[in-house]
Amino acid sequence: MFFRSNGSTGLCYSCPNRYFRFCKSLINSSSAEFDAQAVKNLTVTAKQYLYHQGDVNQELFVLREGWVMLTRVSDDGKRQVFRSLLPGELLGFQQHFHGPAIYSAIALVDSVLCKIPNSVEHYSTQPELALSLAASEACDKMLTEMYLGNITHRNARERIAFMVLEIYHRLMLRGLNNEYTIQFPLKQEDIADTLGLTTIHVNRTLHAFRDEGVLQIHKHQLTILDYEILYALAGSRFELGPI
Amino acid sequence: MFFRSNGSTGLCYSCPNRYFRFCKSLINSSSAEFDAQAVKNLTVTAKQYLYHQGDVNQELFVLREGWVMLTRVSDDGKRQVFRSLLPGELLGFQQHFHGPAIYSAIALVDSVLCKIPNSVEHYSTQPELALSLAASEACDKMLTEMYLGNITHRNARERIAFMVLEIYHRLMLRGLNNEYTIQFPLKQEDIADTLGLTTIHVNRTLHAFRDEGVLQIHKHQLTILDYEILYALAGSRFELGPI
DNA sequence: TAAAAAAATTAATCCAGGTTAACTTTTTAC
DNA sequence: GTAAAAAGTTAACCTGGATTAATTTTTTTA
Repeated sequence: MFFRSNGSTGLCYSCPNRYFRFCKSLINSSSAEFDAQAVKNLTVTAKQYLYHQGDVNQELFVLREGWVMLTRVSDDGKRQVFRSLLPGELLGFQQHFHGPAIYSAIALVDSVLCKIPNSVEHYSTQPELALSLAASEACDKMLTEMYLGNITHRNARERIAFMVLEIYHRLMLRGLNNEYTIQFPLKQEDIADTLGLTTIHVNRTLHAFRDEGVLQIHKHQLTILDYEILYALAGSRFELGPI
Repeated sequence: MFFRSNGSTGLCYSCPNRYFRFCKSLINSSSAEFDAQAVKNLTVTAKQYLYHQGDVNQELFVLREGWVMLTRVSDDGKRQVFRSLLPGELLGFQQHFHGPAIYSAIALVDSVLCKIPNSVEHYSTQPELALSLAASEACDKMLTEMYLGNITHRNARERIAFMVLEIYHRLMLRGLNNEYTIQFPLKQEDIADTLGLTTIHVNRTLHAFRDEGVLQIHKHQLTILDYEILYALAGSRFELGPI
């Protein structure tokens, strides 16, 4: 019996993400209760917020297609970008179900999400799904730790090289690259707020990379011109392994 | 039926951590299989490594008592300290069971750990435990995100204030403070490697804090002299909520 | 209890990246 | 198609924290 969603685009069995960890578990767990609820699609347009920091009861989603960014504005008005979510990744799980969100989620391009049932009761009958959730959280944690390691003690060129390769690699795992080119909706300000740099210094560094034939960003397209140099700058710490 | 460990010190029902998330789930999940294996205690002395980065098949533990630090030495020889583990916290879970560890775990003081059965098969029959694992990972992720937010865009005084209050708060939740004093086994170099500062600058800043009557570290004891000032520097982002 | 090693401290100098202030190009909205 | 807003670019100057280099204190080990 197939686990299927409501909308025609929402059919899990034809979804490009169906072999990714969480989706696979979701499809495998075919309880009558879960099946009855079904996965519902949610379409959002670019610049639309999915939820804001402080919101309670936000739902659990898998990003089906698009690009979602997690950001938080701190008390002193500075903005932190935590990470980008790419297709197949989970969004909205928290330690305490229905506790306030610590960051906002904004779609950077038109995106489609799949709403996932999210309750203690539900997971209690779905051990495989709960374990999948744990793996997903461990994966997010590892990515965050890698960014922490990248930002701590490393200079601007190294940080940017790391970030670009990490995102490139994550898109490549999903087949979302075109040779050395990827769609790249992040603004220079987003890069700055991710890496703890100023927009001006990100601009200076990207400009230098372009002059040196290392890297080019133009019209939301990023092209890696010299992978070796980027790799040497980034270190090898951007490979997270299978999804 | 009680879930009990082998050693006399390992009896879960008298353990100070028994009401913390993961331990509580562990005690509640009383499958015959799990009970037969039982929780085994492991005692380590200060400066002893539990495992090294790159090790495979490291086991899953809960820290019963003591202080464990997670560190990684990168290719260029710099050391990153990821975080400190305090009693009741989980150690060793990874996205891929038995994959290589990305960091080393070292005990900073004499510590006792409880070894937890760790296999896909085990969790498959224990949905509550698997969900507890997910919550534990989400909690670690949140802590790492808070450190990321703290280090990115904030200066040395603010970073140190945040770190001190975060650890103080986490110890307080466990009743391991004595008024405004806590045991603090971290060296200045550990603080530096956590926050992306140099040992020299950490020393300068701690010295200034002491002169200003804000904070004092002496013989592995840390005393908060002016909570308000530290709080104002740190922002309110160090409170993680219940364990 | 002394020697050795580790950790903490202090001072002088330097520079990567921040700050401030325009200006230009691209995108969005009407 | 045009005005307004957003994003990107450039330059001059400045500072927080890095670097280098000792010295002192504490802890560990023999």
